Amino acid sequence: MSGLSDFCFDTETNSLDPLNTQLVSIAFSWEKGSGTMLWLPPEKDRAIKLLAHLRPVLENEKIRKTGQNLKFDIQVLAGYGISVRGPLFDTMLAHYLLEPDMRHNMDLLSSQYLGYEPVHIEELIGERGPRQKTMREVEKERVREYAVEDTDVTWQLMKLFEPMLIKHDLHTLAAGIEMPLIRVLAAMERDGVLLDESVLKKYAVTLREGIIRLEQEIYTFAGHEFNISSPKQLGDILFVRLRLDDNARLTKTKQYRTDEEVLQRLSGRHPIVEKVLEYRGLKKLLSTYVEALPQLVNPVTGRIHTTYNQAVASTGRLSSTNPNLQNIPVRDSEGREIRKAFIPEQGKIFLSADYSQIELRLMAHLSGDSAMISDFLSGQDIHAATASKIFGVPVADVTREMRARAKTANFGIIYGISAFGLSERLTIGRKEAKELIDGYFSSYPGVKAYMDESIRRARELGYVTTMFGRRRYLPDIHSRNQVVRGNAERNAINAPLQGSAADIIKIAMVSIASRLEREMPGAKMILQVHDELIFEVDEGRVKKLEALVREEMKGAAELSVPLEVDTGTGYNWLEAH
DNA sequence: CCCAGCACGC
DNA sequence: GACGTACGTGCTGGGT
Repeated sequence: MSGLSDFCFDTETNSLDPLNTQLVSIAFSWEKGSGTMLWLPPEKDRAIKLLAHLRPVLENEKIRKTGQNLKFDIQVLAGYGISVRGPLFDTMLAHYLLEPDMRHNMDLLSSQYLGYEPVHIEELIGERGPRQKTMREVEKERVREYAVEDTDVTWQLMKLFEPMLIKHDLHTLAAGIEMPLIRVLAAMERDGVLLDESVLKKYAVTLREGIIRLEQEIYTFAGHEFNISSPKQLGDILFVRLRLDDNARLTKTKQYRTDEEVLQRLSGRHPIVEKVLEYRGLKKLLSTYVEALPQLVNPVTGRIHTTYNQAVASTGRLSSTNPNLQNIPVRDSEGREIRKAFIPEQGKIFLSADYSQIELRLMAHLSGDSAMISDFLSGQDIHAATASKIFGVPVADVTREMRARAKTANFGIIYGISAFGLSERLTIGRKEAKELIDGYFSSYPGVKAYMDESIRRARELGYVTTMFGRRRYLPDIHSRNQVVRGNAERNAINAPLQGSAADIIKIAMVSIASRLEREMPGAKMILQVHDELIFEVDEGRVKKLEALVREEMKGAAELSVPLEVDTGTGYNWLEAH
């Protein structure tokens, strides 16, 4: 393999959890139709010795590595002391850039692009369930056949996708952002974050007490016991037995709607409603976070290791699963308690850094609206500035209410809201909402023009793009169904904003990771929450880290408005945020 | 096992 | 008259 500049590899393992798995084999291909496999013994020390022969290749900075979902293979090899270096080409991510709304698993790509059906993993290890075997238990020659075929297919997909990326102007985004990010995410996932289980244990007791108390109160109001967590049963209690609203709205399955919005409106009519809202909140905290998080602590590392999915969100954002660390509560005080359980290890501290108003700043930049650009340049509170314009009063005279409405309008604009949507959100009349929107567009005429232009381009090209060329196809933009079309039009407005923000933070993550490696190897980037990054660092070095992070986040893109970054430090996630 | 309803984040 | 703000993940209930 010496002299190679480019090859494809794939690991076979005993488990899909890369942090706690055993390597069974590693296969290679660098020529269509052929490949080879190294079979590894179950004893880890022996496997490591064998793998050492491959180190000069796998760790070679000059040799590009191709694979399907390389983050997994990189993590597995990290567990065997191999640090995969050099450029990467991930066929899953390549296809994600080419067709963000489609699925990207290898079997599908193979049949779709190569017209070839590879051997299915179930043919080796059996169907999912208690009788499923591990790769280790499969005969070596059968594994070889399967593994080599996979690398061959992946190699061929790379040969196909790379020119396609170039043709669609996606190659810079791929080679400059998405591919380098793989290694960054692999390290973040492997590092994980420490959870103070005692915080959650104590909180669980409080929550359970509250839930039991509320259950009794609700049963008393209802006249009998029922399952409060069943929207069907709850709907019957509220709207049949208690008849709180004879014009209650129904879901598409003809059940009574009992979501928060409905309940809020009903809350003055009967004391049961408030109790149900409170019950729902506590139940959510208990089941989704307080009880679930401790079960996801890795017994070996003692930390929580989320998985970032780099190929699911059609706008270019990351998502997080097992657990989802991107939806940890922050808004109300009960929920915020959960954040206290995320802590740095002894002697370290968290640094949190988040982009301030990045999507609205991108709206200012992409639209070129001079009023919005000046509002950002002046450094004043953007929502107050918007309120001052749409309500025609000096900034000093903007009331809390006016600012709140302007803030809702600003968010609505990013999402392509309608007058109807805004009126619902602000609980004001349609006419008033329309006036508000008209006022908004006459204050920021460039924003209106930009929104129209985004829709026009989507119609003309069939897709919209971010600042860095990421595409989102919007075939529904031509639909005769106005609901479907309206959805596509909102996507035409939102996708370039949300997607450019995703591009920018990814650029920042790649550059921060590379600087940390050289300049502050002790500091770790551990979490990403769309516009926010969390770091764990020695207490004494947090100031230096803050400066580095600010510099790289602000410098990730050159906009016609400044990219502001807010930072905080603390001994748990709540304190740092 | 899958879908609906709901709720958490940005 | 109907229409209802983008992107996600996960839990529970309820039907199969």
